[in-house]
Amino acid sequence: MRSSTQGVPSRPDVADVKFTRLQTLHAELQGTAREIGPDQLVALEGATRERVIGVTAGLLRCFRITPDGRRHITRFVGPGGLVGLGTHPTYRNSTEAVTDSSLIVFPAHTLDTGMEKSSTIRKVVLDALTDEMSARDQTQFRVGRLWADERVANFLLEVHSCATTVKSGTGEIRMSRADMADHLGVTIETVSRALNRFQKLNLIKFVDVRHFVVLRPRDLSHFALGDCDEAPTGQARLARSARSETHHAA
Amino acid sequence: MRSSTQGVPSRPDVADVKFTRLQTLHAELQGTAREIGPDQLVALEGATRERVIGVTAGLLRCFRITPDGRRHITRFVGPGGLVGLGTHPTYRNSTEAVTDSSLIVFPAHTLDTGMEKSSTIRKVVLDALTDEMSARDQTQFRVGRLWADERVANFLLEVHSCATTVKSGTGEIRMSRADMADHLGVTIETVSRALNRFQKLNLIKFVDVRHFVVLRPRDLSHFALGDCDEAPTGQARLARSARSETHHAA
DNA sequence: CGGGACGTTGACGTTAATCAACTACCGTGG
DNA sequence: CCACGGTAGTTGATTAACGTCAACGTCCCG
Repeated sequence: MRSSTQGVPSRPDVADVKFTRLQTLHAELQGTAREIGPDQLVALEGATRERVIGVTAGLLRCFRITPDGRRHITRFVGPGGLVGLGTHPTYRNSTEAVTDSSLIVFPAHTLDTGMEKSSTIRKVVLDALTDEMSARDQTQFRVGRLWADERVANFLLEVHSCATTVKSGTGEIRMSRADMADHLGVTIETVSRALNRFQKLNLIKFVDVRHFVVLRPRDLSHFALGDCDEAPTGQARLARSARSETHHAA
Repeated sequence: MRSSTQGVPSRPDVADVKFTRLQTLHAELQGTAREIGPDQLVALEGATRERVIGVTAGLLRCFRITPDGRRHITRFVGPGGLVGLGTHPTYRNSTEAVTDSSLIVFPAHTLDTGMEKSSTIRKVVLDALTDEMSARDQTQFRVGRLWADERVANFLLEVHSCATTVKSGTGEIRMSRADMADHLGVTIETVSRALNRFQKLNLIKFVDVRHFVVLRPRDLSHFALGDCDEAPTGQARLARSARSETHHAA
C-alpha cells in the first residue's frame, strides 16, 4: 500500500515517516483494523476517549459545530495520522470519514500502558503529538493572518505536497468545497472563486474538479506566505501591527 | 506566590493545576530561574530547540512574522505554561515577553532523559502537551469560524476565566490592543470598536484601559459561542455549510 | 428524463480593513 | 511648571474583501 512495506523506503517523505510510525504502533499494540465509509462517525466531541484511531488509508475530518450550526474543521487526518492522542478524558473534536477509509483502532488504555513500558511507543506518540502541533501552527496561522485567496493557495500547496500522485504531479483534493471552506474559515463561493482565479492566472490547471496541476509553483507560493520557498514579490501588503525591532536574546 | 505551595490547594482551578505541574518539573529537574523584561526574546523561530521554558510569573507571546511583516500571535503563555515541548528539533514560533516575567529554564535534553526515567515527568509533559492542544482547538476555532466581535468576546471570556483578580472580579488584559489584534486576526481598530461596543451594550465595564468587569456574563457569552454556558439567543446567523445529519457511530 | 448533490458565477449587501485625524497618557527636558 | 515627542488607544469616513442571495450548470444515480 505504501513504499515502505518492509525494506528501505526509497525516499522517506513525510507521509512515509508518519506511516512507519503507525506500523510500529500496530506491531507493538496489536490494534484492530476497521473499514468505514464516507461521513461515518469515528469519534464524538465530548464523549469518553476510549479509543485512539490510526488512519492507514482514506481521509478523516475533525470538527466542531456551534450551537447555531456553523462547522469548523480543525484538521484533516490522512494515512499515518492519529486521532485521540493525549491525556484528555474526552474527545475534543468530532471525527468522521471524508472518504472510504481504513483505520486501526487501539483502546486508549493500551496506549497509556504502552507508553509506560515501551520507549518505542513513547517516541512514536511524542513524535505524533509534535507533528500534530506543528500542523496546528500552520493551520492557525493560515486562518489567523491570511486573506481568503492566500488561505486557499496555502492549503492547495499543503494538499499538493502531501497528496501528489507520483506519476503525474497531479494534486488531489480529497474533500468537497464545503469541507475546504469550513476548514479555511471562508464560504464555498469564496473557495470556488479563489480556485478559478488561480486557474485564470495560469497558476494551476484543473484536470477535473478534484484534480489539479500546479503550473507556476513559485507564483502560487507567493500567495501562500508561510509555506514559501521564496520571498514574496510585491503584491502583498504591509501590516501595521508588526513590530519592527526585536530585542535582546535570552 | 500561588495558593498551592505545599498543602492542599483550596480550590484547584486550571491555573493551579498547571502551576503545580511546573513545580513538579522544577523539583525533578532543577531548572534555572530567570527574569526578563517586556519584549525580550526567549526563543527564536527556526533556532535549535535547546531549552524548554516554564513561566512562573508574567506573560509570554509565541508568534510568527510573515515576509511582508504581518505578525500572528499563536498563543499567550502565562504562569504554569511551557514553551518548547515536543520532539521537533527547532522552535516553531518565536517567543518573547509581554510583561516582566519569571521563567524556569530546562535544557531540552534533561526533559528527554527525564521522560525516559520518570513516569512523573512523562505525565507532566503529556498533560502539558494535551492542554496546549486543547487550547489550540479553542483558538483555531475562534479565529476560524467567528466574526470579529465574537472573537473579541470569546477571548475576553478566556482572559476573564484565567486572570480574574480574586477580590474584585475584575479581568486584567495583560497585553496591548495590538497583541490582541494579532492574536485574533483582526486590526487594532476592530478590537477597540468591539470592546467599546460591548461597553455601550452594558456587557462589560472598563475600569481603565486594561481592566474590565463583566456585567452580563451570559449575554457576553452569547457573542462568544464555543465558550458558551448557554445556547445563543437569536442574533447569531445560520451557516449553510454545516451538515444537518450525522451518520452511524463507529 | 427527473431529482439531488455539488460546484460555479453574478449581483448585491455587510463586515471589517484602511486611511486619517484626534485624544489620553506617559516620561523627558527646558 | 508646561511644552514636547512618542506610544497606545479611540473614533470617523471611505473602500476593499468577502459573505449572502440567487440563478444556473454539471454530474451522477435512479
